[in-house]
Amino acid sequence: MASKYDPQEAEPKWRQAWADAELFRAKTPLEAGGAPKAYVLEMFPYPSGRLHMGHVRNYAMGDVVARHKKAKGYNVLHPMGWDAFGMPAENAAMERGVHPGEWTYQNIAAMKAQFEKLGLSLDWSREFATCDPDYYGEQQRLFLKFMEKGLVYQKKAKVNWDPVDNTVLANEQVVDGKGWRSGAAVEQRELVQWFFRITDYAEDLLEEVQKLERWPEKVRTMQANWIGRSEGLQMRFEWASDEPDGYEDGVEIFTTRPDTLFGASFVALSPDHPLTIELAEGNSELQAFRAKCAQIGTSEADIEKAPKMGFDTGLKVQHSFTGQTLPVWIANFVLMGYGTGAIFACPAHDQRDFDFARKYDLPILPVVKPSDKDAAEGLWVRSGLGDDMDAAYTGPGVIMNSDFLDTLEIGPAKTAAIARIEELALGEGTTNYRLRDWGVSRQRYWGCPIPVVYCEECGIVPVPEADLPVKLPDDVSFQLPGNPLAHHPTWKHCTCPECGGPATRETDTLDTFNDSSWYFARFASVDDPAERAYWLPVDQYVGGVEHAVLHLLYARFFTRAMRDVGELDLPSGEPFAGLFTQGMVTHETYQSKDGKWLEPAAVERRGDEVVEITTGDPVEVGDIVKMSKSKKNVVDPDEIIATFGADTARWFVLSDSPPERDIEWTQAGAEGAARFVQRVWAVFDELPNTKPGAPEGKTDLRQASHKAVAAIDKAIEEFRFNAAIAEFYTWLNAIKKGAGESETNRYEAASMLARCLPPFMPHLAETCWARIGGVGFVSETAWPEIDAALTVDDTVTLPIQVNGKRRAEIAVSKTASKDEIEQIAMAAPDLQSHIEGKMPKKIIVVPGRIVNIVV
RNA sequence: GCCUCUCUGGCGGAAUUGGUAGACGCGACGGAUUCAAAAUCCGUUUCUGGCAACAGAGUGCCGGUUCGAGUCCGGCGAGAGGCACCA
Repeated sequence: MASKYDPQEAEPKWRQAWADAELFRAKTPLEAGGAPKAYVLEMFPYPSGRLHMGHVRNYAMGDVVARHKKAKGYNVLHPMGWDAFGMPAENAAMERGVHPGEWTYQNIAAMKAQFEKLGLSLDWSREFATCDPDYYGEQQRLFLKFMEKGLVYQKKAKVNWDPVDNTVLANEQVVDGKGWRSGAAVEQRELVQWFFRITDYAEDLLEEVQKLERWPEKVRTMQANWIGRSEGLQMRFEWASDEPDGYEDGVEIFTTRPDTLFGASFVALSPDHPLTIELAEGNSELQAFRAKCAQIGTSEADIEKAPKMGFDTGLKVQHSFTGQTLPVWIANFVLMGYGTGAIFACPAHDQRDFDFARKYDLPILPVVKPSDKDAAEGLWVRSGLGDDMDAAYTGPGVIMNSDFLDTLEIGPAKTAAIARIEELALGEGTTNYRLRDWGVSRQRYWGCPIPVVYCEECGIVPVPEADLPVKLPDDVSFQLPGNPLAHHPTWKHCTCPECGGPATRETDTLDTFNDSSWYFARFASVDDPAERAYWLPVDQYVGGVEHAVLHLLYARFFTRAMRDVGELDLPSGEPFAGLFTQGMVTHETYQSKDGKWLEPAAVERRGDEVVEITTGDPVEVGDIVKMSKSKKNVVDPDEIIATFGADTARWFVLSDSPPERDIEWTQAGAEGAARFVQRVWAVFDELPNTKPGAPEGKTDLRQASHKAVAAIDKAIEEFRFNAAIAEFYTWLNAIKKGAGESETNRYEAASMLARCLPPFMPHLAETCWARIGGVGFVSETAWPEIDAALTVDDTVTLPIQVNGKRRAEIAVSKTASKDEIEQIAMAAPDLQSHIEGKMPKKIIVVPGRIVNIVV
């Protein structure tokens, strides 16, 4: 009777042994000799205190890559740390009176203990938390470097205010008009804030993201859309009426449709345009209008439904080409933050302008005529005057009613219009970006203090490097609303580093996305630039797609900024050469009759029904969605590990679904994975504990093994872990089938299997390796060599099609010529009834693939 | 509205240069073992017809290219994600 493999006994033992041997410590370049480096990184976790299945999947994937690279001879860096600043710690402080630091470090300890149970090949020697003063002190130094270089500035700006977290949010952190963390409707407030000039890098960030071939197309597109480059014309309209003070030259507008200039019927300013503000002084009607716009603007979610609103200033400008006068309106749909905050409107070819023109009875002048084909398809109903139009026409066509632009297609017309405006010295072709500067000030305690002081004499003064880090005070109160740093009785008072007079500290802290924007460089080395240059960029980064435009954009900016202030030797500026975004772990949801969510552990399947265990009441099975506390559809990794072992948990989250897609956690699936563990062990359990001799022959088992190793290798390289796992199953089935083969061949198969398993089930792999007398740890044993000759078959089975339908099969030698194959095929007995003596018109022979007979 | 992606058995999914559709796993069914059950092992499992050999249909829908299409092209539909008054 075969013995049973006990993960609970084996797993802790191996983890201790790996730790004692410092198996996963990254080597220095010198120690590594000529070995190539591989920096494998998963997005570091926020220390919430509990590991969830999503973490398990994320880190299991990274570990596959790290362990595989190690087996392939790379010098691997696979570190781990903690993204430790953030609101939850402050919330805990408010709710339970525990200090955020204490709460955070306790969570880190608890989570680390859970992490260690997974058997990941992590180099813990490089561990840090972003709330370590060491770390954020260095971040403050970088901030000051950026400031020196002019990459940081302060301005009063309308910002997104989260009324629940009581802090400002960056544009990237506002999702559907709501705070990304709190879910509260975001308001607009005017505040003085620190900004990073991420827009300085807009062009480079856009251009380079397209070149990141080992990034998912989806993420590249999302970043490109976010940066939002658009080419157009910036020009000014000169006054046809009195010139307002400071605007003697006219009104600057931006447009991407200079081809429709002849269709202009008015110019519109943003309610927040400086000219609007100037005009509003002493104009109560306009003040009321601005207030009304601002009201709607308070909730971004409302903007979508907001009606078009306008205010006629009474001012007139002159059309640059026709000399006509156009009225200047203030329109609520014009945004101050994009372009110049002013537009010219062509209602016939822009829906917003169209809606506005209809509401305020402004002219609609069509200037783009669709081709006959487009017109026939109803894209354009009537030509002539726009009064007949039901909507703006934004499709392709030919310019009309436009003097020198007539008959040109839209593209050439744009070029011609820009050229003419440039000749007239009224403007020039420009490029605009949707991306805006990154507002980094947060009115929170648990973050990196911004290292500047305000002096009445000297103004804004950077904290000298010698005085860094500017540490957070420990004695803070969370009883008052708002920023605890601002409430602190003494902390903010200091002396000015320049004049020695009284000064106050900046009480805002940095957006926590700063912390995660360079942590990978810190992992590479605490302070040695050469070591950082050696490891960076990260070769394989793994994390959730939710960071597609947040973290992943900020980090790309940070590495560029660090490079440009001489802090990082990374010519490309790209921190992550390869990126993989993994799917979520989902689970069925359960609701009792009274609508309460039930935990998976509280229900069980009885026949076709799902019932509550305690009461036996039927339970409604709901959607399969991401595991979340609110729906209680969570499975605790600790419990799974206690039941099945870490290997089973890792195996299951990698099996079945492709890594980029969501995977549904099911009890049955986990049991299947656990079954596999025992079946693998059974193979090893009956083998000798020393190598019985050299394997021999080109047998089915040997072929299966050598093919499997090649297939698993390829699948891992291609990030198709589910396919790799399927190969393991197929291989194991072949091993069972090959039970009658010689012991030497069976030993070879098992030995190869043990060496392929560590990326997926490292503990089982070690146990199996030890069982058959393997030398050292299999975790640092090379990936098995394969004999290429064993991966090709001598004979192949070819399907034979008649008119594309499969009718027969023949076995032919691998080396058979086309003619030989054709002869054998034509003689196949199963085939005759389908040919019925007809002469084939054509016979297609693809050696090694297929034969198709056309009759 | 714009952009991107997805659509294959009861389920997750294979088939990655156009070449045997359904690998592998889950579930289900049948059998062995057992006093019985669990566990384990062995088999069957795309659908329709047929005792069977076999035949027909089949990768969201319609059409095209090709000796041959899940794969390529055109159109349509459904779902997911991202962006969204960005001129």
